[in-house]
Amino acid sequence: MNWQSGFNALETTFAPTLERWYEHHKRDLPWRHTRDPYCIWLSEIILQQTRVAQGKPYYERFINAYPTVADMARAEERDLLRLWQGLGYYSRARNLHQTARYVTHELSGKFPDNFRDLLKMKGIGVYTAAAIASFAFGERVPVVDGNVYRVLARVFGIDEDITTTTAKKTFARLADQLIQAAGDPATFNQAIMEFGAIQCTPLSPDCLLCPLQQQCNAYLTGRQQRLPVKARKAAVRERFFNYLVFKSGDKIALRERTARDVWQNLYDFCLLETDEVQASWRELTLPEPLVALVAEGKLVGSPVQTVQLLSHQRIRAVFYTIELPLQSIVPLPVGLDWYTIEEAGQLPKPVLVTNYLEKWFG
DNA sequence: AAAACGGGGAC
DNA sequence: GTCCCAGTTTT
Repeated sequence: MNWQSGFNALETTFAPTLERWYEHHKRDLPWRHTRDPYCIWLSEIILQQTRVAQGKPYYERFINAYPTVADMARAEERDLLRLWQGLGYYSRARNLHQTARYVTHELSGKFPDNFRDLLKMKGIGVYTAAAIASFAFGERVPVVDGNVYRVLARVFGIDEDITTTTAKKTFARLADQLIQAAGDPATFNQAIMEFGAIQCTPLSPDCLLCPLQQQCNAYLTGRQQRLPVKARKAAVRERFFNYLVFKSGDKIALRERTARDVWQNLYDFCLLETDEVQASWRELTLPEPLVALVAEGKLVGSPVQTVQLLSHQRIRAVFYTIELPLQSIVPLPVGLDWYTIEEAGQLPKPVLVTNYLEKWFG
């Protein structure tokens, strides 16, 4: 099928067909009741690489805490991270905060109203700029997200590897061509994504009830499972985290993660990372600042082991709880500070740490 | 161009 | 286990 050469019937019927499908199948979602760019922006950042079902409660939470961009600009980054806790990709929350302050203080509280200027904001890439530009301002610019890749690859039978730059250009060009035949660009963009999420799903698309069945290249050639083509990801990195959980009275020692690493600006315990699993805490080689501290404490209970799987690394963590005398004369090493359990609850933490605290200190 | 960046849900 | 989710930034 040569979809690249000029206009054909499918290219003109595609958008209207999806828009019609959308009117009957669209879900009732909170961010679909507004054209306020702040609400649209917030919803789009939350939904990056995140399922609607997972993101929706976070959207409600954020809108409730920060009804306007000025409210968000007034908040501390730490509080945004705390609200974001559990959603992952925490740079989204940090960029959210940065952009809220920029819009409030440099742009008089008004979001950029077009694709090109939206693209300049931190955390807003090509997809999100197109989403906000079309949903909030009606600009005729196509969104190309995971749903769109899947729908277009199948309907138009495109077998390019969607992780490559050339393929991204191919899909963007096609989407741009298709949105020209749409009635309302915002509705078309919503429709194609909703269609991908509900009808043209990754594993078992509902081809029997599909309005594009007889036009769909993948259906007609039996390639629904083969499209889109996507290169396999590299194997995940194995990491071994040995956490020393210092405890004294009703306080525990935490530190903020500041390195260019996973969970930046979140809080965890004193961490000794090793390049293989350690049989016991005796095998850990303690850095100088910790020697005296550990010598003064005693290990309580048995080590707690857990595994946290991220998209790009598998973290095997062991927690050693070390009880220190109430009036320890040895100061905590730089970075570590004492927090009550209540204070710790208010700090943003990786799920790994939150789970541990809930189970053993909750 | 490739890697880094979370966590959860569906199969 | 595998795949993928309304992607962006850094290397």
